This record gives sequence, C-alpha cells and structure tokens, in this order.
Amino acid sequence: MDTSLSKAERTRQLIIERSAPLFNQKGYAGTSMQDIMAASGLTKGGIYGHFESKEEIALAAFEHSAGIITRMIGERVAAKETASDKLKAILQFYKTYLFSPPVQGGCPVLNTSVEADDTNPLLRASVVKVLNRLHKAVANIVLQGIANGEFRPEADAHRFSVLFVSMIEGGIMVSKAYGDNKYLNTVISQLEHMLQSELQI
Amino acid sequence: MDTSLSKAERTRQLIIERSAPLFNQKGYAGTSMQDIMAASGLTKGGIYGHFESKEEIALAAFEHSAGIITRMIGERVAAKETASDKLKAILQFYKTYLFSPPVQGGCPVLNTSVEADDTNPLLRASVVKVLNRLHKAVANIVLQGIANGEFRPEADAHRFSVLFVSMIEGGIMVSKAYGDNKYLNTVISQLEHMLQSELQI
DNA sequence: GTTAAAAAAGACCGATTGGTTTATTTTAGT
DNA sequence: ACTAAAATAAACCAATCGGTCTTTTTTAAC
Repeated sequence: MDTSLSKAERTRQLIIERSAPLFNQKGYAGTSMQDIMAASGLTKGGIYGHFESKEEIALAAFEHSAGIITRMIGERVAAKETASDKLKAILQFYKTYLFSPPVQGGCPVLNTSVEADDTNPLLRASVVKVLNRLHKAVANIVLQGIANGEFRPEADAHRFSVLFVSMIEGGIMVSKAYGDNKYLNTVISQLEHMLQSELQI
Repeated sequence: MDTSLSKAERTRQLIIERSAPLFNQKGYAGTSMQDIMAASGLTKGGIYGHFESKEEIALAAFEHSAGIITRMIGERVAAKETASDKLKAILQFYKTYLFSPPVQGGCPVLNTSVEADDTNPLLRASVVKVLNRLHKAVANIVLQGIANGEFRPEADAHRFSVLFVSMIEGGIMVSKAYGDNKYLNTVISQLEHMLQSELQI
C-alpha cells in the first residue's frame, strides 16, 4: 500500500478534495457538514478527527482549489520561453475555464472573495494571499519581458497585472451568470490586444 | 398620515429595504430569518404575512438593490449630453462605489451572481435581467455616439459594453477583497483610456 | 365609537445546524 | 498473532433553521 502518506494524511486530503467543489459551488454558508459527510463518505466523528471546525475545512479546501489553479498556470507559464508566450498561455488557460473548470463551480478566488469579504476574515486573508500570488506572477512576467527587451521599457507591469487579473475575474463572473463563454472570451481577446498594443515593442 | 401606500405595502417595503443590505453582505444562505426579524423589527408572523418564503424576500431585496443602482446610473446618464460624457459619468459613479456603496456590501449583481449561479435559478435569472439592462444601457450610449458622429462608425458597441461591465465588476471584486479602491480605480482609468482610443474619433 | 378586516405577535413545529462524546473498528509496529 | 494507538462510527447535544398557526393588536371604513 501507499506508505508515502499516513492514513490520517490521506483521509484529510480526501475530505479536502471532496469538499472543495462543494464550497466552490454552494459557498461556505451554503455547504453543510451533512454535505461534506455525504461527499467524503465519512461520518462526523471521522471528519472532526482531522479538522477542528467547518471553517478549517473551508480554508483548507480553498487553498487546495487555489493551489490547483496556480499550479496549472505555473506549468503553462514554465513551458513557454518568451514573456509574451507566457502571458498568452495564461489567457489560453482561462479560455477553457468554464467548459472544464479545474474545480467545479468556477473560480474559487472569485467565489470565496465575494462571500468572505464581509463575513469571514480568515477566508478573506487567504484570498488576498492568492490574489497577491497571481498579481506578482503576471507582473514578474511583464518585468522579465521588459528586461528581455521584449516589452517596452516604459510598460507599467503592476498596472497591467491589475488589469489582467481584474478583467479575467470580471469576465468569469459575467460568463458564469449567463452560462455563456463568450463574455469571458471577449475580455480575453481584449487582453491579447492590450498585450500587443501596450506591452510589445 | 401617508395614504399613498397601504400599511401592508409600506411594511413590505420596510422588510425589503432592511433585508437588502443583509443579503448583499452575508449572502442568501448566510442570512437567516432571525437576521431579517432583527433588522426589520418584526416577528416571523409579521414578515410571513407579506412574503411566502425567504427566497421571495431575497428576490425582492436583490431587485430593490439593483434598482437603486440602475436608477442612480440612469440619473447620471440622463444629466449628460454627449455619449462620451454619459459613459464617463458611469465611470465616475463607480469611482466612489466602495467608499459609499448605495447598498452595504458592494455590488449586488456581483454578490448575487456569484452565490446564485450554481444554486438558485430564480436569483440567477434576476441577475441576468439586470446584467442585460446594464449591458444594453452602455451599448445604447455607444450606438447613440456613433449615430451622433461622436464615435467612430466602426466601433463595436456590444463588445465595448461587455468589456465595460466585466471590467468594472472584476475591479470591484479585487478592490473589495483587498479593501483598497486603487484596483477599481486602475480598471476605471483603463476604461477611460479605451473610451478615448477605441471609440472617440 | 363601533366593527369587521387586516396586520402582527408569539408560541410552536419538525428538521437541520455545527459540534462533542463514547464506543467500536482498523491500523501498524512488534 | 498481539497489542497499543489511531481512526472512524454512531449516538447525542443544545441551538438554530425556515416555516406555520393561533391569538392578539392595530388599522381603517362607517
């Protein structure tokens, strides 16, 4: 059998993996322990042996969901050579986002942020961490492109990354509301245009 | 006394007005009938005499919140002459959005959409209606600007309105997560730039 | 001022909430 | 195989959930 993880660690992971799509679809308040019991196949005793509270599960689930996405983006970025190709790879990643989301329910950053910003400081703090990571990742690619001579030296990396993240999240929200990818695709094509017209030499 | 509305209608309005900020901050699942009782100063009997269910209250509350915003935007748009000034007035409106939101909790379209898209078809349908209204309002201004000779004849009104709405919603989400207006302001300044460079002759 | 109707209070409902505790089972080292 | 420890089940908890029902209060037409 698998000896790389203890039984406890594997069970903990199972609970996180199975509850992540629940929290991402139904939200923190909308997901009950009953839901998590059903999804994990465990009873309360089993679950509370690994977590102290529902909030701790939600926190771990969000970090898990966010981790999947940042890892997928990281892989695609690492596979490309130029700054321009790296940014395009991220945009390409989000093009198929709603059709086959890495975690059911859409973007966990968007979902968790909107629910938690007024109600759950711990979750909100975790969202901010992930947003910072995304933000810095995009800004660093732009900075690298400037250092390369690939992008204009006067390009504003931080400004571009703010637009990049905000526009994608906004596009996801609108497209999810309509149940139609076209809105997100419009936003992504605009970002591709901006990449050409504002960054590229 | 006020005879323009019946007692029942006034009470119904009170429940809607008092519960709207609750739903906008805590969400549908996160707002309990106890919360609504406390906010309205009524007991359950009083509330359920005017509404059949919590969902019906949430629906009315969302339409109320969305109505406030579309009305405020409508006023600002009507006060301006040119298409350019009308669009800038909308952007100006959103600049002060997070500091003094018309309804506590941020943008009801964003909040309700994100919670309801996977869980509540009625609320989601109501969100889509409001999004369509916003979308058409912006597109019509652009179309009017084109007809005026104020904007380029080849400008894509629908595309611009998709970007307009998506970017603002995305900017609101990011700025609310950080508790800092600067992200939304960056998005708005980009939209002002796009208004100049893509629409204006 | 009387009265019928409308509105609201408040007790009540079963179900479900997040969480605890104890008993049982499973695991893994020897 | 034995055993101590870890993991899980299952019963249990008070509190709260959304919603109903009956009674009381308030309203408004006369």
